[in-house]
Amino acid sequence: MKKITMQDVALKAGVSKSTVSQYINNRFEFMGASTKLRVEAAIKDLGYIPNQVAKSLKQKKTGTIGVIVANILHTFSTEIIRAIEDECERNGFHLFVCNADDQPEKERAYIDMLVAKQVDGLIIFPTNGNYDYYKQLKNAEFPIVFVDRMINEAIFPTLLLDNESASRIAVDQLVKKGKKKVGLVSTSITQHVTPRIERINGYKKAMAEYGLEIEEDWIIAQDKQEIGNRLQHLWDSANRPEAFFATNDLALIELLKFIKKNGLSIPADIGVIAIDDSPFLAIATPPISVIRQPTFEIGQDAAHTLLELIGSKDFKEEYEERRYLPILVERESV
Amino acid sequence: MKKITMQDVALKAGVSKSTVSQYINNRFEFMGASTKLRVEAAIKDLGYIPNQVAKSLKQKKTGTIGVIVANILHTFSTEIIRAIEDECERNGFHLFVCNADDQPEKERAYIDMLVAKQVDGLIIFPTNGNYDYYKQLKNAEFPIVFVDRMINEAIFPTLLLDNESASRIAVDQLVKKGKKKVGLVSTSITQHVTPRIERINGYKKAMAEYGLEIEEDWIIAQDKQEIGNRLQHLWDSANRPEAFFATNDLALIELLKFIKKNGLSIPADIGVIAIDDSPFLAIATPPISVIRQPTFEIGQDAAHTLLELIGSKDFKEEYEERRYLPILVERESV
DNA sequence: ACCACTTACTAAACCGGTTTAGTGCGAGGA
DNA sequence: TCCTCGCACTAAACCGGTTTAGTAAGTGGT
Repeated sequence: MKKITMQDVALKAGVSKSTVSQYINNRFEFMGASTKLRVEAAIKDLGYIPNQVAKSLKQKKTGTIGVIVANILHTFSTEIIRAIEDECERNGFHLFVCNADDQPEKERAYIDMLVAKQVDGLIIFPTNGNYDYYKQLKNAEFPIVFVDRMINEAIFPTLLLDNESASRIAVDQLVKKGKKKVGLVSTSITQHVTPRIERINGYKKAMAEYGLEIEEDWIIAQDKQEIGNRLQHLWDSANRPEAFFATNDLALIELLKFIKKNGLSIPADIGVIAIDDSPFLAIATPPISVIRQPTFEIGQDAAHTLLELIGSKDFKEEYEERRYLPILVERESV
Repeated sequence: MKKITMQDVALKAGVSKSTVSQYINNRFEFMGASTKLRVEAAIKDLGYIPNQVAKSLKQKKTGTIGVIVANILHTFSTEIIRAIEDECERNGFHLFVCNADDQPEKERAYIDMLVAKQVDGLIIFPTNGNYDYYKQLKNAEFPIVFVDRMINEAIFPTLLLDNESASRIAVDQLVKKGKKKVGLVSTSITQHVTPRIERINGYKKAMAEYGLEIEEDWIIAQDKQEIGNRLQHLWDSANRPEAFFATNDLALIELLKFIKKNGLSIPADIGVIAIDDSPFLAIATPPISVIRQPTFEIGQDAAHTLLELIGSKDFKEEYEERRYLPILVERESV
């Protein structure tokens, strides 16, 4: 693996590497017509590909951004990533994608790694636990955009779902179909993850507005291994819900497993609605109603916002928190 | 965003940057105990993070590899990526993941980009159309591993499923349950993609061995938008299959949509078996039997093989083609 | 007192580009 | 004829690290 360098091209074309560099950067006004042709030929002959690492070092930019998702297992994450990728591609940027696996230490290690690799900016689904570190990056004027979750201060632009509206829509749907005893299934809230907290709050508010009782037992917010047991326990008790609102796709899968195991029929025995869609939900039996997040829009906006931040010189003290409206997809499960 | 450099640390600690460099690389034998402490303090005080780009330039290695998947929409692709990621993480490597979208030109552009970014090696799901370019990279001794698909010469290590065995298992299952009229649903084969071709051949061989007739009409290998129409057309004709073998997840989704639309019941009206699993298939109604690929193993081996290739100096003329055994997951759809 | 040897450290070249200041030359103007 | 200017091009510094060769000071042996 002996690599061709600009010097090799220069030698072959009989010019200096400065001229080759100008050629590579399409600044043809710095050379004569015949020189241009000779350089062109030399590059093609040698199969020269410029070394981006050298270029990045000198120019102090890599054309690369880092994305750290809290948990890659959510379809929400993968869809956002895809949208970010598209927007970056359009602007000649490339991506390092990292999965923090909901662990703040992992997140921190990835931030360090990405900063060391000189990414031009970061899109982070923040875990709760690196506030000081974010603050430090803020001071260094490092461009960052937060997605899906908020931290206590809006030190960077933050894009996320209007979670309370999503919950309201879910409760509306269920109530409209006569389900007054509504339970909720969520993954664990021990880490105070924004969307889960807000969705639970939204659910409580909506229930209260309908004058419906909220049984604390009906709110299951556990690690996914535990959800099945809790559901079973609740189901076996005297006071069961008639419907469940699953606040994300992982919670929904656990809910569906439980329903399958108990041979229940949707929506007759139990109504179901969830946040986050998947191609399989449309062809499930019955098709599951969901509340979609505008993932494409969020991802694209996140990338766009970050690229703007990278391009601008003035850093603000505070940034806006942008909320996105959820989209109801009515199918046959409520 | 004013970055701290090694020079800043050196100044603050009152040493030369050579010494700081030695410290960063844990070569403490090159400095006295007190110096070590001063450097340590300076690094912490300044929050210094070494610039990997500069390091990469000098050392001619980036600790980064590129992965180009043919089509990211297959769960197979995402699972392989996850396994590659794990193995790389364990070895301190990072990943650029690119989606060629089944287009050779896109693939080529990504290869160029990744080579320019000085990745240490590539894992490619090759599209058919860049043979000459692969050959060129081979001559330059650039480390590459192919996954999922073969090209006509084994110029790089190639890891893929034993596709004919997978088809045999599928036919076995269907026949065992009395389904003798077996159709096949695949995505398009106009690009001669290895797994699709081999799975169709395997299906034909297996059917022949059972002495079962193969109707060319029963083999649907089309772009996914077309699959539904073809299925409907076939179903409306006089001579329908009693079961379908879907050769990948995208084909399966189209098949299930068709089944849903026609209100057919699985397996009574129509038996179904597919290659590639997904969490939803286990909770589908009825649960769908599948043939899993050992994605974790393939991905891990691919990464391991590549890292070995990167570490070694001697390049072989030819490399082995490694085949992986498919795994049957019996559920209730046949 | 002198030499050899270790210890602790530094200077400077190097990686492969980019970029700025500058040079040699021929043409045009006074 | 001399001066100025623009054209075509180059030399060299620079980006931020790594690495090698080298040096100054101190130690121990004879």
